[in-house]
Amino acid sequence: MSQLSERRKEVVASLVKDAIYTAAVEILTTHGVDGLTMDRVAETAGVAKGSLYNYFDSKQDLIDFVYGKTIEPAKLICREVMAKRLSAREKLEQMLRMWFEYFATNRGIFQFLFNDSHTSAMADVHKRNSHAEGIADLTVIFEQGIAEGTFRPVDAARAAEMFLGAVIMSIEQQLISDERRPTDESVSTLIDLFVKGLEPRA
Amino acid sequence: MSQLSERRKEVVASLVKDAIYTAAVEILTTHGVDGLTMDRVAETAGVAKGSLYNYFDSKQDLIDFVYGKTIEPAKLICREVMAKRLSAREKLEQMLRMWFEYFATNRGIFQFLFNDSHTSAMADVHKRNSHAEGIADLTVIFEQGIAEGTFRPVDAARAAEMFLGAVIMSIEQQLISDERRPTDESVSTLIDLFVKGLEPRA
Amino acid sequence: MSQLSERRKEVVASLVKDAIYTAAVEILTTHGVDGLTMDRVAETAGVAKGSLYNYFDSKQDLIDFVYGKTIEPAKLICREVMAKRLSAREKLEQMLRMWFEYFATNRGIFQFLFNDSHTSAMADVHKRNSHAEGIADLTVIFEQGIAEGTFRPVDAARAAEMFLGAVIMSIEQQLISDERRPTDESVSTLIDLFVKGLEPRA
Amino acid sequence: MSQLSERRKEVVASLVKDAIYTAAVEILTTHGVDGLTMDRVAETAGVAKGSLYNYFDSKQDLIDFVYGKTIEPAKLICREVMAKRLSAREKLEQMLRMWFEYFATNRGIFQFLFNDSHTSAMADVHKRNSHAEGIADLTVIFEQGIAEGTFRPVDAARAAEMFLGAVIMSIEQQLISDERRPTDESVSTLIDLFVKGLEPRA
DNA sequence: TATGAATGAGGGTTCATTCAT
DNA sequence: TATGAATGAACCCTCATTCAT
Repeated sequence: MSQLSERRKEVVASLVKDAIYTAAVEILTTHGVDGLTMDRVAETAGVAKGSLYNYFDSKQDLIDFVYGKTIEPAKLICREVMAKRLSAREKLEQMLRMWFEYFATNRGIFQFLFNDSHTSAMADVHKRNSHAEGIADLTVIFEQGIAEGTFRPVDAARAAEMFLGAVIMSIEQQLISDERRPTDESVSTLIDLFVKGLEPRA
Repeated sequence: MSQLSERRKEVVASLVKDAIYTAAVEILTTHGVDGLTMDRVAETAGVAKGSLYNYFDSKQDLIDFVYGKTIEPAKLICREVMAKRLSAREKLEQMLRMWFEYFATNRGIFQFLFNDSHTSAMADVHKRNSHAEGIADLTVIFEQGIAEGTFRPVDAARAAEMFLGAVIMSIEQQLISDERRPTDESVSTLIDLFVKGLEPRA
Repeated sequence: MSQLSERRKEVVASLVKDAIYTAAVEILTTHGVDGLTMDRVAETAGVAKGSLYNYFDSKQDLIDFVYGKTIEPAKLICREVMAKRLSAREKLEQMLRMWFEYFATNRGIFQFLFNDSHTSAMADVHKRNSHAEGIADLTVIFEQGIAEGTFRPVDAARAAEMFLGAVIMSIEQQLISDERRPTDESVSTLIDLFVKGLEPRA
Repeated sequence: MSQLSERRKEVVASLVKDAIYTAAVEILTTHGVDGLTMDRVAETAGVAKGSLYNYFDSKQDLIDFVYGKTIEPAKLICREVMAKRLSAREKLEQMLRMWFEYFATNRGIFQFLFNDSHTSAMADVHKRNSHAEGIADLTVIFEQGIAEGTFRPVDAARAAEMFLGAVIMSIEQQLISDERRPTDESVSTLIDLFVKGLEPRA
């Protein structure tokens, strides 16, 4: 019984946390970050306000959870792609594709996630990680590309910065304009520009 | 008398608004967005809290004013650069230089300004304009470049998006890391990457 | 105008603080310390809850104020008595009389004031002072008495402790039993016991 | 079976209550009265929060239990001393010795016990009893002394009050100052003062 | 117009108590 | 009986806005 009910409890707790997560995301999407009050989360999740504190130590803790849970799958895929035996160019493409797809499905919460001011208000664990990790990964990819001879010997870190900035802005603009560009197009446009540059080739 | 005192009033009002602006910027820099309370603005500006409402309809209105006033000079320069008779490449360079320099001197308030969550909390007048205008200007430049034959016939709007994203991320990373890269370097690195691309030329 | 309205404001503020004080005392009397909520204070004082914070930084600050304001007159009289050119015996009598009279008129709030657990929750300024100061004063009086030869050479500090304890318990018992003994009787009984002792004289 | 399991139940219940008591005392000692939450009691006692309500009707009930159980042994000794065939003087001495020793070993919880504001928050059963009973016992002793001719014919009840007040204050001051005076000294000082009085004998 | 005290809705958090399991 | 998650009222405090002076 002990073991079974133990497991059971975990599942229930997980379900509640999921409900809270869903509620938080919905609120974030509809009311923005400032609209995310514990009252509203509780109401939306269909639990009492006090119950939130059975699952999270504080509002910050809840936010961290939401942040983590949202970004977790993306991180996972990132790590997978990075681990694959692929050319720099291919990795770049896969990363890009993953990002565009991932955030296409998380439109509502994206702004919250990639917004540094809130990220920076988060627990140190997550702080600034979304950008920093992306840059780090891209830097590695660019370095690989340079080593392979596929890329020019540019400053990989700077290039990574810029690349990520380009990606994020591209996503943001889609969100703002309520456009929905095909992933393939977004990816190929970006890669094309960064790889070939603006200047016409001889 | 009427006319004179009218003029006089305007000047006084303008002075007060300036003081409020300065106060707001100081608070934004030192206390962050969440520290920007009307109380603090009033105290820092040396006016009574109630007086703020003689100059602004609401806190939002005040924020809009601060936003506008901060970004105004940048916009002006933008327009000047755009109006000049220069090659696309030169315009790109000048815009870039201007941005880097401008935001280097406004480090403190930058996060506030370019942070979408706050931007989106702003009145519709300014909402999304900072990015949109930048993209619009860059699009024009890129179109010019394409027309001139300096640039490949890429999708100018997309390229503009990406370029701006790269710029902003570059600036953000400097802010986050408390680095202070020379403007020249930032500009040339960016231009080099975008113009030449990653791929080695034959 | 400035000076006048300045003065005026102070008066008004003082009046409000008085009203808050009165409200707090009433609540302390009727609901006890745990019943002293900011909500109740505001309601009882006839002001908005938020207004309390225009006069006090925190609940603790308010409590300190109430404490100080209540005990202030007693302290004053204490200091006066101590400064007088009187015999130890006379000082003892006057102090005692003052205490009994003073606390007879502050029945409701007395428990709150002389209750160490709340005193100890107070700002350091007041912490433990009610007892400590009483003991200190009595110690001086006893020392004076010993020097004068009126009192035996007992340990003045211990005697002071015990004397104050006797006084407080005497007052407490009156409060608890809702009795109202004549001050004169209380004073003379106490003095008689402490001065003559229990043992019959030869 | 019925009778046996009945007995068994009682024993178990008693053990649990003991654990709860121990937990409460520990919390009172380490976290103070305000730190005594049902959560903490449950955790410290190693039972579920809900289980507390199988043994106590309410938090107040639990507090009453703790209060009673703590003071019980002292009461017992009191009754024993009172029942002995001793002179008033000897009884006084033994009572005093007992008190000082008893509370020396219960330093941590003493403040809670003898603090009227909490005492007054307790159920009527115990309310005011700690002082009242002490006074009652002392009154009897003093009356005995007066009857024996050892003591002057003072108002026994008032003298008892004062005596107890002196004792309690003496203990309190030791607690506050973290001093640890020898019991013998405390006892003899107190008795000496009360018996002989302040006035020098001829 | 300038002032700043008054306002009160709303914020995050705690905790004694209940109740389904 | 034992459990501990659920509850929700109550707590202290903040702050944009109003309004009498």
